Amino acid sequence: MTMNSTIYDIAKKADVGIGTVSRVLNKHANVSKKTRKRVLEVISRLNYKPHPYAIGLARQRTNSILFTIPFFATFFFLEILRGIQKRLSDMDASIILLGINHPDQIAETLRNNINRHRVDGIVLCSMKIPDQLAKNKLFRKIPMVLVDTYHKEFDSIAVNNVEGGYTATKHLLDLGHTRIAMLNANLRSVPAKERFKGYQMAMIESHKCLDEQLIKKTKSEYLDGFTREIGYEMMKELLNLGPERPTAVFAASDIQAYGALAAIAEFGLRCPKDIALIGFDDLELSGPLGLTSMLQPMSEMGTLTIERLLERMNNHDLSIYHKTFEPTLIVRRTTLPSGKNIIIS
Amino acid sequence: MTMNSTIYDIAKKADVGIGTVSRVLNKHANVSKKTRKRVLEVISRLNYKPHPYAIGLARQRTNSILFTIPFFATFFFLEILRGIQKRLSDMDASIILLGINHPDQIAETLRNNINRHRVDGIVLCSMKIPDQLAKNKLFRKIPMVLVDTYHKEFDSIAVNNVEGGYTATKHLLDLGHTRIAMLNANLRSVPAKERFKGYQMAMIESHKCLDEQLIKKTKSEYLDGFTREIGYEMMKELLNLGPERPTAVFAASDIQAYGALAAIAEFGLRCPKDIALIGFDDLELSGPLGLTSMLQPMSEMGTLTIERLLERMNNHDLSIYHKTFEPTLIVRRTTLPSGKNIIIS
DNA sequence: TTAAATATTGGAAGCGCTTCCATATGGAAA
DNA sequence: TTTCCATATGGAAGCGCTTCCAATATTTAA
Repeated sequence: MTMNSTIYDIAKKADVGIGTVSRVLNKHANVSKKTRKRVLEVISRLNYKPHPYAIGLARQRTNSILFTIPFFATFFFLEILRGIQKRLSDMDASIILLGINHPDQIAETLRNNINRHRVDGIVLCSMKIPDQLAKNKLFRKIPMVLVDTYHKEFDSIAVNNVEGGYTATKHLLDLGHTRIAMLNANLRSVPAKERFKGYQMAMIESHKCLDEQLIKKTKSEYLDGFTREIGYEMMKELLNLGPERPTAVFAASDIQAYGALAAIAEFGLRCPKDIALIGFDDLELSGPLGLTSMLQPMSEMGTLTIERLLERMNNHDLSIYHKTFEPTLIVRRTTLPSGKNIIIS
Repeated sequence: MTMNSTIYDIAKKADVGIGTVSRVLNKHANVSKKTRKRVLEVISRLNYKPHPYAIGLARQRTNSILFTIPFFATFFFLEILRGIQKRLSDMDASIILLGINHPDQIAETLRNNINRHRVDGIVLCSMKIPDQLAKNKLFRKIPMVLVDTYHKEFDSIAVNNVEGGYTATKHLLDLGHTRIAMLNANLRSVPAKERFKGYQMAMIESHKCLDEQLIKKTKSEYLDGFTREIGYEMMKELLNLGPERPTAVFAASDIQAYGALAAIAEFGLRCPKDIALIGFDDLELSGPLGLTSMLQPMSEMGTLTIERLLERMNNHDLSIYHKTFEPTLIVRRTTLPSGKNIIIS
């Protein structure tokens, strides 16, 4: 068997027409038991598999989805991806991965990939959709689910970042802190902005003043500032405030909190005795590091994402769907004096 | 513009034949300047993009590669992936991601994806190729590069795990340790086996006995045992040996070393005073954690992988290529009493 | 000016499928 | 036996491209 066989080969060997073979392949009714059996046998003998591109051309759909992530890939995307892959593997569909290196490329890259029906659906992670693109007719026609980002005209699945920011800050307030800093990322990032909003809400609600000195943000474009280095630098600045320094810090992400931990250690300080710290994401290493954090149910989000995308692929006219998950506060050593770890709703 | 335009639309509007349009698209010679200009203008006006599946069918190639990873995805794969994506984005090729959840699925999954020319090439990460599959004619015909694994009949790119294991163990020996444990993963994993071999070599070379008590391995299938939990459990067992316990431990991966660190802390011991620890991989958090480790040049490996794959796609008859990178010892707190971090080649 | 050589161009065939229409086949009913 | 349906089947057309051959236009040489 050197050359791959086609539907014609199968038809010939099974002594039927190509239409019949196609019907067998697609499990259509109206094929007699006897014929079906004969055809299936030939198919299996020749180890025949239909050519996906030919199917795609003929049927005008591709059976693959585009998974779009910013290319500073993190565990977060992998979790989402895992949920998608699990579901898709049942149906012989494939995932085309598209990494975007710079926000400015979003529009062009998406447009190139969509314009010609290379994919049936799109999952777009953590990136803001350019307004101009959102208005594009072709673009709006293709089923899409946004993850970890929001646009009112597209399905979206995200964590309630405002609530998460609020809960995190409230946790620190409840512990009696008043000088609470926010160590944020680049505010052009949606999650960064929202988490900040939650911080503000909690502070204002408790009649604490918002001290500009204690509100750190970055202009960094790389990863939108969600990096350990940025966390490290910002924390150093906070600690250098001397007597004015915060007694507690809410970091917009665990990865930044890791950097902050390094800075704290460098200043010879301890958590939570000298300074309390809470992160956001609950990455795998936050447990072993004892970092208090806000947990996002990533796996569930991944599953829901693909379910929703499949639904929309089946029915273009569904009304727009927005789902928000509530993050969970996981209390660990960096805010809990006792040293015990407790999960609080 | 509601419907997507085809090459026929372009031909009609530009008042030329479809052949000419195709020639313009593919930058063939023999199209007059004037015609080319006219066609290009129409193409740009209609925002026309050719249909990749039609091209695939007609040309008998797909312009996409399959990137296959075990689905306990780690930073390692992301780095490799990044290298590949960077290079591929220049050429409008796409990456189809295939996650494999269980070793037994490798053969079937690959076969399904290859059998019909859905992809032009394959990158296969960290998984052993089943012998039976390796003999498959169709399979052998498709360009493939193995990463972090080896098979003599296919191109491969990996780190010298034996050397790495040797260097790591030697480092501990040089520090004066004699009771050195190896905290390994599942030995069916190639890297695990090789790193163990390096350990043995170093120990034997130094005339140290290989104490079975100090050689830990797992039967765990999940991630082949490369998990924090496994590291934690094994380290506890080692520490429970009491006076017989090792004074130094070489963990087969950083992730296991993280678990080991937790166990060490739980026993109230300190690194490197009470016990020295070295990992393998040099994950992002090993720096902040102060874990001594063996660095793999992942980014470089990713770049080389795709370069090699492209070469092979252009020329099927290249002789088989195996490239081995040497891991670099990064000394940090867990083995260095002074607390300073030094990079030793 | 004309013939020969070269540069352009058009479009049929074919890639491997699905779909649909026309045709065939086999009973059941009359 | 003949008539009618429901069921089964074959295969042409078409999906959007590339490729190749034949046909035409343009140059160049004579």
